Amino acid sequence: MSAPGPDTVPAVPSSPRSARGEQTRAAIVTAALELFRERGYEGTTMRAVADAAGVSLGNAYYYVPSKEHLILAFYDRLQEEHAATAAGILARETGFAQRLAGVEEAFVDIAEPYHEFAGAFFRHAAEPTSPLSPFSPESGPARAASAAIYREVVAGSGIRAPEGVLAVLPDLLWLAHMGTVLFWVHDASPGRTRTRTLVRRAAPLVEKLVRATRIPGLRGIADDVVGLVRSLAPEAQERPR
Amino acid sequence: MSAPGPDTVPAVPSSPRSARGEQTRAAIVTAALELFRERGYEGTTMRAVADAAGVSLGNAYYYVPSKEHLILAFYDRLQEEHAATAAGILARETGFAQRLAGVEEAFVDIAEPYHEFAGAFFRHAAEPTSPLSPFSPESGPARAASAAIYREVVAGSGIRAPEGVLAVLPDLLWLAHMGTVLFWVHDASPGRTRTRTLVRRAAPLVEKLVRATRIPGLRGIADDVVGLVRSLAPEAQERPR
DNA sequence: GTCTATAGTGGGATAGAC
DNA sequence: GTCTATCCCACTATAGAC
Repeated sequence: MSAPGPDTVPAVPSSPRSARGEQTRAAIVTAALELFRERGYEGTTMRAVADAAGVSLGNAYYYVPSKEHLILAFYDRLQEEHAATAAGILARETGFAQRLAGVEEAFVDIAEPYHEFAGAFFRHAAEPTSPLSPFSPESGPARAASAAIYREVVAGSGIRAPEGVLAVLPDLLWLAHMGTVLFWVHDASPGRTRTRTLVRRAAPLVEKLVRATRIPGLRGIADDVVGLVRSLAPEAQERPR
Repeated sequence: MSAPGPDTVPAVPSSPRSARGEQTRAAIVTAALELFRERGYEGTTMRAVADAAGVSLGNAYYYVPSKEHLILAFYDRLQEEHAATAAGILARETGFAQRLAGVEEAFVDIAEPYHEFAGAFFRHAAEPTSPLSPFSPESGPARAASAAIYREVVAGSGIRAPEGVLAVLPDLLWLAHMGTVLFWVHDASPGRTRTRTLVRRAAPLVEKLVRATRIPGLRGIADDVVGLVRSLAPEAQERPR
């Protein structure tokens, strides 16, 4: 059914204008993720993606600005799934350490099928100018959704600490999550057991450390850390480049 | 991505056999670094590198396995310069915080001319399978040299803390340095003032925190952290002690 | 072992016709 | 929106000069 009506004319692609366009775009992204899993990122050509999606190469590029942007699509889907699973865990668990460890383990579970491919993903994410950087504007929505998980980890645990610490903690946990992901990417152990060890053992440590910020001798250091974090994130996300 | 054929050893290594070869290789690397600084990584073609070095394209590939490997050369040179500058600082300063801040600021100074290009550098370094990853075998020498700096930061400061903490601290500082580099890469502030703020303010905090590991209430947490770090670094370091 | 010249392949990205 | 044709460049291959 071709409907050549006088529709809106797209001047800028990548956000589909019509239902049909949305369908084509979805086909491309789905085909890409499947091929990535099968043959890796570098081993997947845009020609193969286009073929698998049943469109021409040029048409694929009408919907996807670059091969890299397909990684962003992967990131979005992963993030969605993580948020959904985390919600279930956070509804069950009440202890801070259990909530944190649960959320991190959920990530390891979800991401496992993509572990091999994720190396390439990370490679592109690390470049500051790339839209795939977790700090880029394009990643804004995914980043916000991810940060929300850690805000909820803190809020629902009822953990007690100085106000400033509690205010900054979610962002620090999100950062730590980025560190976990980095560790995970480099983790070649079967079943990612090393990463699992890390998150299971680190979570209680984090809880202890957070609680310890109420000790007078440590309170001062904690306040300094809070001050430093705040001075460095004055709205850090607005980086023009 | 390497050729899929039989793993015939290429009769042509990237380590030159003669003084003349070494000279040619140096010319290629130098030309590449200059072009990277001028036009960025993506904007520099291998043809341009070969031209600027006064060799043929084929000859450039005789000495450099891939364009990516030129980044490794950059990393090596940066590392060398950092070690040299750090040595001067460590000969002067005695306080832990001063030594740490000095070494990190030296890095910011040295790396500044390459800041723009360093984004691309980092992009390749982040991939675990890449020889450019700071955790790869190929990066071994540079990594060891870098870690040695932080061992000296600790050793020369005479800072006191539980034995286990002192044993693990250099590696943690090296890791923190990686974090600093990541922050620096993303730092778009003029003169990298934000990174400078970070290292200047974080160094005294680290010192305080290390000293605090002697407080009974914190000692237990510190020991747990040390145990965790050790359990996660099984073989990774072949450092004799 | 070092280097040139040249010709080719594959794949990311684009132009412009329809 | 979709196509075909084409460009560009990393990289390879080869044959031979010094």
